[in-house]
Parts: sequence; structure tokens; C-alpha cells
Amino acid sequence: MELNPAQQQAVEHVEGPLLILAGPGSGKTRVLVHRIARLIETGAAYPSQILAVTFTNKAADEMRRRTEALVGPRAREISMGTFHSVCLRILRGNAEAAGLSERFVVYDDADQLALIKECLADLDIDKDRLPPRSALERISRAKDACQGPEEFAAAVADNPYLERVSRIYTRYQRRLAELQAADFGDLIRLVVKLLDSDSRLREALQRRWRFMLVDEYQDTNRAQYKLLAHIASAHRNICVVGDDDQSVYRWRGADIENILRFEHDFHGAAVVRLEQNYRSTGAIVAAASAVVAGNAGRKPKEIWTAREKGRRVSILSCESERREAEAVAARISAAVQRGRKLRDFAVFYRTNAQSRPLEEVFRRQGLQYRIYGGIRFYERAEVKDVLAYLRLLLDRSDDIALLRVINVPARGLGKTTVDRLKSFAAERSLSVFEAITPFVESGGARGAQSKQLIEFRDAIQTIGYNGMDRPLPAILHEVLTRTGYVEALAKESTIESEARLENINELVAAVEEFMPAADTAAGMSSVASREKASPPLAQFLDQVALVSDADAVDETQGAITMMTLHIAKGLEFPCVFMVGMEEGLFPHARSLDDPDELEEERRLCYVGMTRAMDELSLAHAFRRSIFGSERYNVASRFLDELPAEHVDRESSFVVSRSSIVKPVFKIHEPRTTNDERRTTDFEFDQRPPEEQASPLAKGCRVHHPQFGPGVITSCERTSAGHKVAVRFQDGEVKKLIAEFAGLTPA
DNA sequence: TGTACCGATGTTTTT
DNA sequence: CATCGGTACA
Repeated sequence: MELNPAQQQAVEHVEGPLLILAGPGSGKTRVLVHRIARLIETGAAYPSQILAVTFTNKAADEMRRRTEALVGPRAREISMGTFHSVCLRILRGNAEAAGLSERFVVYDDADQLALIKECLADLDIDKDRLPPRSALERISRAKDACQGPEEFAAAVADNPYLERVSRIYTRYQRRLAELQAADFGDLIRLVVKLLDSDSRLREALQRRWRFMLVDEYQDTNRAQYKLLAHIASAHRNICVVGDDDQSVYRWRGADIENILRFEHDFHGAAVVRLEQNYRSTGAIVAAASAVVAGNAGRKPKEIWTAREKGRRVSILSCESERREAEAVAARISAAVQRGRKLRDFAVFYRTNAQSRPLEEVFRRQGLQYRIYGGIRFYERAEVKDVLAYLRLLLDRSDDIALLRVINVPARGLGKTTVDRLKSFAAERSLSVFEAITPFVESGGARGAQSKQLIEFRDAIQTIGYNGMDRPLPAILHEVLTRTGYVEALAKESTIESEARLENINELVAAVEEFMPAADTAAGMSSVASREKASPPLAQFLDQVALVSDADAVDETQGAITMMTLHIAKGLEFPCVFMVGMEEGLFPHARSLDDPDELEEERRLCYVGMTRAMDELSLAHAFRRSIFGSERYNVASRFLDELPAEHVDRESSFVVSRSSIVKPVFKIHEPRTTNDERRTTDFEFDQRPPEEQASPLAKGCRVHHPQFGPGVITSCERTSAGHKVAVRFQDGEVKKLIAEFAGLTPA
């Protein structure tokens, strides 16, 4: 396939800043890959002088694969990876200068939270007054914005809440240092700090990476911008690709201003717009564009496709989330009959919890599916336990790891013993592991506990003496047996423990597959000379800390793909379903009062819709159980924003109580009144779908928890929900928001 | 010390 | 509803 003129222009641009505004499906990866190939082939850069940053590891792998297809094995010398993996490499090579110990560990979300809780307790701050989660949130955002504890403290003014957070931040950071750890935010922030102060390293990196390419630029944060700006300041050869309409990580610290201000930040930047979409049909492109057009403050752009108009976008109005799932399953089954493969289908939802009814229905109907996200493999308790053992082996002073496993499997070392050991350690400035021996010798614990403590210590030490440079599987095996972990699980012999053992086996398999980087093979070779080959175990733990859900996505499986809208970014599928298109769910209730957040929800909707190549269906349910109680939801405003001529409406309701009625979708039943088509499996109701079978329409009987039975006299859809007027038995008419009042149909 | 149960409590999205 | 955290018991 030839490059189109805009793509060509982006590929041929060599020196100086370049902003590529790439709409969905516009072939941006293609452009990046060709651009890299061209830099190499024209001799503008050696492969090793190119840095390409992607959003996920998977995207990096994909890009490397495609580049290699164009330029051959030289592609392996290109530095490719996520911001986090690139920065981790830099820090590994310059740990001391960054104020980290040689063998620092990377803390994931759970580790961070555990440490925050510890800090809260140390500072005697009541966790009911300041939830650990919000403290961590604040601190992470500060790090994203490149604010260290000092800067944060200076900026809190006299806000007592932030002042408390600031104290936690300071202590948290000190504890991280003591524990020889860096969290996600530090990976970026510390590199920026390093570049601020260390001109030698800065110049070394500027010389090394003479050309930089950054994907998904709209989702970069302040710290990442600073990092890029530092390196680019020498040569200004920075090419960023992004789409402000697809910015969906504001809540994670992404700063959309980065892309909006690129031309200002890098004067004289060339701008290329990739507006031709090669992925989706005309109807899908038109529908998605119409939705995102509702946002203000966008970079002007108009995406288009040369593809046929295709099928209309379906809106599935369903009675309940159960019906919704069944409708999706029915459509998938029907399409499979027509020759589609299961792997052609994806179902997206706003929150992970929504996967459940879909799972149940798919399972019952024998439809294979695969879920991405949710509880991640490396976050499962048993996997984290084993990883904690490995961390402890690598670094005895890793208290967080030690405290996680000191009583796993149960060794009779309960809270009281561990607490005493902890304070014993704290008083003497020892790590908890170091404290074990003197603690026991000074009679800190009773006989049984002393024995167990010594046994635990010896287990760790024995494995350690046997060497950390052995092959990984050997170390892991010794951990699993010597600590009694597997034995304890096996003895339990429940369905639960079986599943855990299964996960342990998966971990063993992952370890066996892991290929430690010899040195330059990974293409990120000694960034600034001092990089030593770290033990394979350390490399494995590094890699594990940075895997993402998107990395696992495998489109070749013969199964339906299920994931949140966020994970879906960057992927494409022939047939896409988006479920839960309801006010309060999508857009999510928590975004309803903030216009900026609402715009982000709309962008998320745009992202989801533009994943679809051929067919797109948007489903919503009138009734949905949430927290175990029933809620009535209005169809999402995003559905109202779709252009009628590209939409097909279908409904799936139970009409007869006498038997279970399977939804059967008729093919089009054109209506003459407008251009919008409408089909219903049980043809009788011509009211707009939001009123159809809704138990909240005018005249419906309802029940209120306090006022008792009543009749709806009027109903209006608002962003807050159904605003209804109800006449109760005593004749009084009350205006209520049905969703808040707890109205139920009677 | 470990387990069983209780109630309260809170849910977006994640590198 | 399901998970968590706390408290009461064995």
C-alpha cells in the first residue's frame, strides 16, 4: 500500500519538531515505522540514535517487529519502550546519581498503598479522616506533575488537608528511600531530576538519542514532557503523534495541554494531519465524529473514510443488563452463523464490574470469551506472595515484601509478634529482617514464635546462599518448596487453593519463558555507560512491575474479547459492542458535575466507537442492579448525539410473563416518519425507546420506600436521572428524581 | 494466634 | 454485592 500525501509528508520530515495529529485508524503506526526506516536508510541516524516511546509494551513490540520487516535486524538497536521502561533503564544505569540504591525495587500500586498506610499510622493520622487511597492519589498526581515533597509542601499554602498530604508525602518518600524503592511516578520524575542537575548525563542522552518519536502524545504528563524537552533541547528532533480527541487519561495525570501546546513549546513545528481513516465504515466514522463534535476546545479536524457507508450503527435498548447481555450474545451467534469468527468481536464497558452478566450469558451459551484487565495476574495474592519472597531474596531490607510473607503460609507469627518485631527494628534503625536475630536473642518472642522466626530467617538465608545468579526457575522452585508455600496450598485442597496453585504454575511458566537480556540485545543498551548486567531475577521483577493489561491482548484467539474502554485504546475489531450506554454509568456519575471530565467521557466514547471496523452496536439497559439494588437508568446522552440517518434502533424486552422469550432481531422495518429505522422483536410499541417498557413512564404505578404506592403523572429525562412527578395515595404530588428516591415499579 | 462472623462501607478508568 | 476491616470467640 502506498502512503497518502499527508503520511508521506510526515515520513519525509527529518530535522526539527513535528506534530502529527493522527485520527483513529489513520495509519499512524505505519507512518512512525516508515519514518524510522527512512531516518535509518537515508543515513540521518543510526538505529541506536533513535528513541521511540509507546504507550504499552505491546505497542513497542509491534513497532519493533514492523520496523524490522523494513530495515532488518538493525531495528533491534533502536531504543523502544514505554516511558516507564525507558526511564527504568536509565535509572538502573545511574541509580546512585539518582539517589537510589544499586538494587532498588519498583513498587506497584498495592505496594504504594501499603506504604502509605504505614506512613499514616506513623504520623498518627486517622485513616477515616484521610483515606490512604486519596493520599496516594494526590501524591501520584504530584509526581506526574514533577512535584517532589518540597515543591508540594511549598504549594499547599495553608490548606489543612493538603498540608496533611504533604506530611505523608515527605514521610512516604523517606520510607521509599529507606526501603530502596521507587514507585511508578518516581521512575519518570527522578530521571527528570537527574537531567536537571547532571549536565553530563543530559548531554550523553542528547547525543545518544538524536531523534525521538513519541506515540499517544495526548496522554503524556508533565514529567514526561519535561523529560522529552530536556533531551530535545539540544537538537529539537522530536516527533510526536497523538490525537487530542483520544485523550482519556487525565485522571492519571495526563496533561492534554502537552499536545495542544506543542507548536508553542517547540517553535516552528511542522504539523501534519492524518485525517483519512482506513479502518471504519462511513456510518461508524460519521457517528463517532458526531459524538466527539460535542466537545469544545479541540484541535480542528475532520476525519473521513473512503470506505462504503456500511451498516448503520445499532442502538440496542434492553430491559435489563441481563437482556443486554443476551442481546449481544444473540447478535454474535447470528453473525457467527453468517461466517464471522468469534475473534472478530469485542465488547467494551466502562467499568470492570460490568463484565459479569456478559460472562454468565456467554458461558451459558457456550461462547468463548477472554477478559482483559480487572484483577491482573501479577496482582493476584498468591503471585504477589511469591514475588515478595523473590524480592526479599534480592534485598533483605525490603520490609514491605518481608511483612507480606513473614506469616505466609501461616507460621503462627501473628500481629502481636510482628508488631513487636517491627518496633524493635524501628528503634534500632534496622530492617525487619536484620532485626529478627537480635529480637529473638533478646527474648522478644516466646518459644514457638522464636523458633518460627529463626526458621523463616534460615529459609531465606539458605536460598540466598545458594546464589541469586542461578537460573530463575531453580530459584523459584526452591522458594516454593523451602518456604512451605506450595505444601500449604496443596494441603488445603479446596477449589480456591487449586486455582491458586494453577496461578503459581502459570508464574513458573512465565519464569521459564523469561529471557534475561544479555546486554545490548534489548536495544536499550547501556544508556550511559555504567549499566551493569543485573541478575536475571532483578530483571524479571523489573519487567513484571511494568506489564500492562494491554500487553496481554491477543487478537488471534478464537474468542470474544472483553475489556474496559480504556484498555481498548489503540486496538481494532471488525465488530464492536459497547454496553452500559447509560447516564450515570457512561458518562460515569462521577464526571457529571465537571464539564472537563464529561468531555473526557465523550472522548472515551469516541475512542470506543472508532475501534470498530465494520459493525458497531451500542447497548443500554433501563434497569440494572448496582450495589445489589435495582437502578433505573436513562439512555446515555451520547446516544442522543448520534446522527439519525446512521442509526438503527432495536429493542429487546420480555413482553410475555408466561414464558421466557428469546430475543429475535428482525431485520429492518423502515419507518416512514423519519430517517431512523427501528426494529423490535415484539412489534407494538411506537413510543421512543426511553419510554418503551420503562416502568417510569406517565401512568406507571410505582412504590416509594416512605410514601408508599403512587402513580407517575409526568416524567422527564434529565442528566441526573428520571425527574418524575408522582401522586401518592393521600393525593399529594411529589417531584422526585426516581434514581435517588428509590422508586420501584409496582 | 487463628478463624468465624459481623456490619459497615464504598466502587471508574491504570502505567 | 462483595470485599474489606474489625471484633468476638475457640
